[in-house]
This record gives sequence, C-alpha cells and structure tokens, in this order.
Amino acid sequence: MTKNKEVPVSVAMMSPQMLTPQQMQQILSPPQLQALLQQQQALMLQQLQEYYKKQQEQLHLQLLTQQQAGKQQPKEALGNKQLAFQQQLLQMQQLQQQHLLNLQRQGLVSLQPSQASGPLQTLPQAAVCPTDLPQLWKGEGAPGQPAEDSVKQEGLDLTGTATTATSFAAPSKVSPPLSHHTLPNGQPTVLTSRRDSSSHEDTPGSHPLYGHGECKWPGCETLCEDLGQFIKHLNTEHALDDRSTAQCRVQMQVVQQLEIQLSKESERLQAMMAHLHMRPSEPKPFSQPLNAVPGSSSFSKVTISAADSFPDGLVHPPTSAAAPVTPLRPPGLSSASLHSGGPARRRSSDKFCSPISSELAQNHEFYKNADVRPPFTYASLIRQAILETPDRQLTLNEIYNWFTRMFAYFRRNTATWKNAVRHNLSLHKCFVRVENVKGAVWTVDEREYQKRRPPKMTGSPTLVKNMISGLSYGALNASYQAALAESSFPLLNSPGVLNPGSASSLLPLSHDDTGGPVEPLPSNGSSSPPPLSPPQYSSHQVQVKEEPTEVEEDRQPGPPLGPPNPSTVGPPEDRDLEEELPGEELS
DNA sequence: GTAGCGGTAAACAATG
DNA sequence: ACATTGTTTACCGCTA
Repeated sequence: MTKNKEVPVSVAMMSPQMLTPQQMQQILSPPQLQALLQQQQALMLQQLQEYYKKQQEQLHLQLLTQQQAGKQQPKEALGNKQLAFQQQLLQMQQLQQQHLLNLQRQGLVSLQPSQASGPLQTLPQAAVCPTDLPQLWKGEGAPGQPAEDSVKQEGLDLTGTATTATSFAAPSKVSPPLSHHTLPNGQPTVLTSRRDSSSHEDTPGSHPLYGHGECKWPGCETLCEDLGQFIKHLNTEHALDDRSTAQCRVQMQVVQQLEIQLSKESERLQAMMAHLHMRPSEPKPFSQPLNAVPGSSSFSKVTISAADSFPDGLVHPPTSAAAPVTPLRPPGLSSASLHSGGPARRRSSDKFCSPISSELAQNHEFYKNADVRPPFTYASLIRQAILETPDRQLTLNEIYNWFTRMFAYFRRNTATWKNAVRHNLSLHKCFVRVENVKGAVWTVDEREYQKRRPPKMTGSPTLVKNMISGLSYGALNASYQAALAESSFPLLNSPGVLNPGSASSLLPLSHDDTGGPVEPLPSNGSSSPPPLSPPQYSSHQVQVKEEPTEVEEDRQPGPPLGPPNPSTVGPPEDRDLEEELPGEELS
C-alpha cells in the first residue's frame, strides 16, 4: 500500500528469492506479494512449457530421423530405441501434467481439460527461440508407423495442454483486465492487472480454488455451497498470512522441484540420445527456463555448489551453464511421488496445527523424495519426530531414522546432520533425555520449547544460507518456508492442540502453562507476541536432564492414544508405512 | 557494533 | 578396539 506500484514490479523482476521473506513482506504489500508469487509462477510456467515444447519437438525430430536411418537397421533395435524414447516422452509429459496440475491446484492456472485449444502464439519468443524445429514437428507429421503415431498423438495432446495452460501467461503487453477477481482478502490486485492477470477468473461463477463444492486450497477441503460462501471462506481462512504464504511457497517449491526433476529427465534423455549416436543436442533449452525461473542469474553460483550432490555419474552435459541439475537423486522419485501436495489433504479442522506438521503432512512425499533440505530447524524437526510418536519419546537412533525416513535430504551427509541432531538434543533444554528401561530416550519439554522461541519473524539465516549453498536453488524457497514456518511455530507448539487429551510431551509442570500452549491460537501467529522472553533462557545447564526418572514417571502413564504398537523402540523402519500424516494423527 | 540464533565441525568422555 | 551416544566448545553467517 505504502509503496507505489512501481516498486513491487521492479522487485518482482529481480529475483525474489534473493530477498528474505521479511524483506519481501516489507517491500510488498500483501496483495502485491500474492501477485508477485503468481507472477513468478506464470513466468516459470511459461518458460517451462516452452521447454516442454521444444523437447518434444526435438524428440519427435529425432524419432523421425532415426526412423529414416533405421531403415537400414534391424527393426528390433529401432523398436527398442523408439520405445525408450516414447517412454521418455511420456515421462516428460507426465511431468508436465504434474506441473500443470500443481499450478492449477494453486489456482494460478485455470486449466480446463476440455478447453484444449487456445491461442498459444503469443508466447514470448525470448523464452523460446527454438527457431529450428517447430515446423518439422508439424510438417513432418506424416505418421508412418504406429509407434510414431502414438507418439505424435501424445505430443499433440501435450501441446494442447500446454496451450491452454499457457494462454493465461500471455506476454506482458496484453494486460488483460479480467481480474475482476480482486484478491481474496479484498484488496486490489496491483500487479495482477498488469501482467499475469491469471485468467483463472474468466468464468464469473467459478474460482480456480473452488471446485466440486469445496475449497481446493492445498490441505483444505472445506465445503462451500456456493461461490460466495467460498469467497468468504477464502478471505477468512486463506487470507494472506504467514500460513498461507508458507503454503504458497511450498507450492512454489514443489513446482521448482518438478522442474528440476524435469531437467534431470531431460538430461537423461540427452544422454540416451547421445549414447544412441543421435544428435547430442545441446541441453541449453532447459537450462534457460530453469535459470530464468528463479528470476536471476545470480543463482549460478548456487547451482554450482550443488554439483556435489549428484555423484550419480549421470551424463552431465556441460551442466548447461548453470542448470541447477538434479540435486535430487532420491532413488525412487517417481512421478507419482511428485505431486506431493496432494496426499495430505485434510479437513480444515486442524488448521491450527503446527506449520511444521502440516507442512510435513502436505509435503510429506515431497520431502521424502526430493533432495531438498527441509525448511525447519533441527530442533523443530527433532521435536516433530518425537511428537509424532505415540508416547512422545524416541531414542537417538529412532530420531535418526525419522530424519532419513522423512527427508531425502538426510540420507546423505549423515555424519554432519547426525552430529547436529545430537548437538541440538544436548544443547536445547527443551529436549530431555530420559533413562528408560530399554535405554535412553529423548522427549520434548514443550514449555522449554516455547520459551526458546520468540515469535519473531526471523527465519534461520544460516539455514537459508546452508540451503542455498548446499543445494540447488530448489531449496531456496525452502528458506522462505523456514522463515515462515519458524515464525509461526508458536502456533503449533501447543501440545494441547496436537494432543488435546494427553499430557503430551512431557509437561508435568502444569503451572504456568498460560502463555504457551493454548493461547497462541489466534489464527494469525505473527500478530500476538506472547510474553515469553524469560531471562531464564540463559540458565541452561543440563541438570534437568539428569532427573529423568520423575519426569518419566509423569509421562509414562499416558501413552494416551493407546499405542497400538509399542513401536517406539522396535524396528524403526517399520513405522513409516502406517502413518502418512505424521503430525496429524492426533487431530 | 553487538547479542542471539542456528548450523557445522570437532574434541572428548561414557557406554555397550 | 570400535561404534554409538552424549556433552561441550568454537566458529561462522545472519538478523534484529
């Protein structure tokens, strides 16, 4: 509001990722922020789709070429190659559709499967500059063989999809005014009108986040009878607050991860083609969009350092300048696991759940498979791990296992993060070591945890830095999440919320739970800084931890949920299948 | 400039 | 002897 409209625009043109969330929020007013996010997405989408298109064109051309060349070859070999390529193509298409779905889910793209024909011509050439193949793609399309035929159909389908999806991202000049859709919170769309204008509001009676009578906001399935009610719901439940912003950013990250995955697959494709002595086409096309996505070239250095994360011996064509190639190499990163946002749809009842748990729930699959550093501090992760268990206690090893189970990122550099885990366990008073029959387990003292966490919007700079330096830019957005998640932690830390019925996490001392647990429920955690800044903070020696027994007694009696399986100490790896919504089981 | 925070590295001790 | 667990210290980078 305070800024004139130019500022945010220019900011948007820069790389927003370089700004801290605080900065972004300071610079941008809420609607601007939203618009900016949408804009980013639009850009990403645009470029990605160009890339998709080009890849397909190339692929198709190569198929054709190969077919011609293949006349002299044994048919079987040719068939195999074709098969492989078709698979690759399919994979790409799946990726793209995933991507589009994600965007659609976020409401940035209104993608009606039926309206598969749209103007695509206006695509900015800057992002594309194919100049070579498109015509072949169309012209050569004389289906000679069934295999090719199918490929072509797929290709056409895809193009159609891309078309529709792209149509909204028409170049800047257009400035379609169809944003009679003022932002959910009722504020005017400053940026929206000038460019992205996400056409998702074309149809008056619909909203991209509204469908089948329910809210399509990730993780929210609130039923709304009509659009009006939905709009109300949107304004109240999904206004621009930390939580929504964080979710939005998670979504961004998902998208980015998809892109990274795409680039990886493309690279593989290149390698395949290279191996088959087909034209070793330069990998430029995908380096560009990916680089452009973050919005700045300044990421090149970041991505370089990410190189350490692909020892997978894959063909790394010149890494295409700075293509943030594949920091993710989780073995089983199937396309299915990519639409991470989906699995954890829950009712909005537990909206006050911890950001971390909801984040984890919603992006469980994502973090599980993508080699992205989770945007949470070690302490919060440890706490989450512990709180997820029925009896709120874990051995060190189980904590380790939780980390590796939940986050692909923690499947490497084990020495480092394990050390950090131990360090955190020892350092923070909120983690209490309890001597158990079976050995030592770690529990969480919620009150301590509350104490050590002033409701500041600080994020964790170092975390951000490390994510940036240690990973690809895919982790960048995580930093935003980190900040946001951290900032709103006070919300979630309420054991009462997480586990209403039980003494939950080691809270024998009931006195004085005033400020902490129950209170911070006011829908927006950032606004009300609870009075928790006792200087006792500094008096941190570990003596508490040496008093395990009584504490344990207090807590022991109540495995409140009647843990069906005393799995806590059992084979740690076993639990992962049963619970897919970690933090939520208590809701 | 400083304090506080989080991450990382490392040394060390205790334990199994 | 070794690995694991746990504690502690030091340092760095960042933000408020």
